[in-house]
Amino acid sequence: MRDDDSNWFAKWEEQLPSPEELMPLSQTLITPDLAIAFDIRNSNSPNHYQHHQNSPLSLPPAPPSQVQNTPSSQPNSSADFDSDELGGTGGGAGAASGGEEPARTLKRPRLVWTPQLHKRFVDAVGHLGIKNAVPKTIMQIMSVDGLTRENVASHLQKYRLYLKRMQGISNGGGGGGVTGNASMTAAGGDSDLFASTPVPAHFLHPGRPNSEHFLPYVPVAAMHHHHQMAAMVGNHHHHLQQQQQHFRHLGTSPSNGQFDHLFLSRQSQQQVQRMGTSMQISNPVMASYVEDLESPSAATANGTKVLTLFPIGDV
DNA sequence: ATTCTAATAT
DNA sequence: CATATTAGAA
Repeated sequence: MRDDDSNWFAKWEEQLPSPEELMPLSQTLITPDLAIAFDIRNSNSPNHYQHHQNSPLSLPPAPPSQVQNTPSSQPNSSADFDSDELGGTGGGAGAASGGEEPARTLKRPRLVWTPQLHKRFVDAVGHLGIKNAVPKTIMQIMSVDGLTRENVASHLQKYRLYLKRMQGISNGGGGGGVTGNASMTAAGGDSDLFASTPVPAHFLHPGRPNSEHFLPYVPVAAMHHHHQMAAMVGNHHHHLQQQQQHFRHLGTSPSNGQFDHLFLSRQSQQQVQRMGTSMQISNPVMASYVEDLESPSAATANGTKVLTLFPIGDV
């Protein structure tokens, strides 16, 4: 039924950038296609053929062939993760040895919204304005690899609820009777995630976008020449740091090995949207968010495969 | 077509 | 609980 997707699991390794290529956020906004076009890549994958399919998200540009495990690579540490494939439904069918033929019925691991990731989310929403903050746009602004519209949509929902709750309590307070004890629940017991995220004021009262000159999303295009960052983010402090996405999946291996797979954020395929007004794209808008990284606090759930995008850290 | 809200499932 | 998925409406 819905087994025609999510085969990205197949060959991550080919897409795995070496730690050396862990580029700062500055380059994070470069689409992989662009990067390749510019010849900037690591000598990791010998075969770097890539086709752009207009998949909504699927980063697995890997052909349904055999999975060619990256030979040496990973100069840092043995980043070889035990490819634990999800049996998925059915239960039968081994297909373990030989070629890692991930059943196409693989689902992507739960996305863990770390503060950093959430920060990006909030920033994106903040710059877009509540009105323009729709999943698709947010996703594009965030430019986080692996992020799907559903991911954002889901989180956005929760976030909106959070804002709503906050509004309810910060304003009327004891207004209605039905939602009486929302105060403590919302203000205090809130997840640390949202709690540590400064919620832009304009978020709470709709009807007025913060930035009147929001920048239309521009698919990073021809960027000859080097560093040219436009820091027009008028939000909060920014720290100089490297942004890396830590990829960790927990398996049934009791091993203490910290297999953090770093893969760089990749831009989703650029989708040229038809904007009503014919605007000339001139400058690539790049949000200069810089996040900090933190210690590996991997909340190891029991047997639950979790995909952690960013290391969590206090903001 | 995309998004929203809600309900539901994992 | 935190996300994912789905359904139905706008």
